[in-house]
Amino acid sequence: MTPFAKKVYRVVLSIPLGQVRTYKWVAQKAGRPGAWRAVGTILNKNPFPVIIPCHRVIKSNNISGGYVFGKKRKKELLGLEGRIKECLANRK
DNA sequence: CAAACTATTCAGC
DNA sequence: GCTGAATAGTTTG
Repeated sequence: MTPFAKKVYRVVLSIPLGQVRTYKWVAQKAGRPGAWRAVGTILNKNPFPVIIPCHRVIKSNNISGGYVFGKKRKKELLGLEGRIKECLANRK
């Protein structure tokens, strides 16, 4: 567990539901604007992949990067989150 | 401490 | 749109 990793986790966990951010964005928020490479590495080897919404972290252009469940599932999750968000906003 | 690896991003064609 | 190269931190020896 490295300090930078902690920041990254914090940032990733701070991503609102239905929102997707890029590795670059996370890295910037983590304090290392040019360390998106490391962000991916950390998330890949992160000690708790389950508590980390890695599916909200994507490469760019809505293209999901990698995930334990598989990139395909992750992509679906992105769309699902969008629906969830609508559901929450529309849960009148 | 150094080398290798990586879930990426940018630039060129 | 695809391929190649660069960057920055983690991990392992």
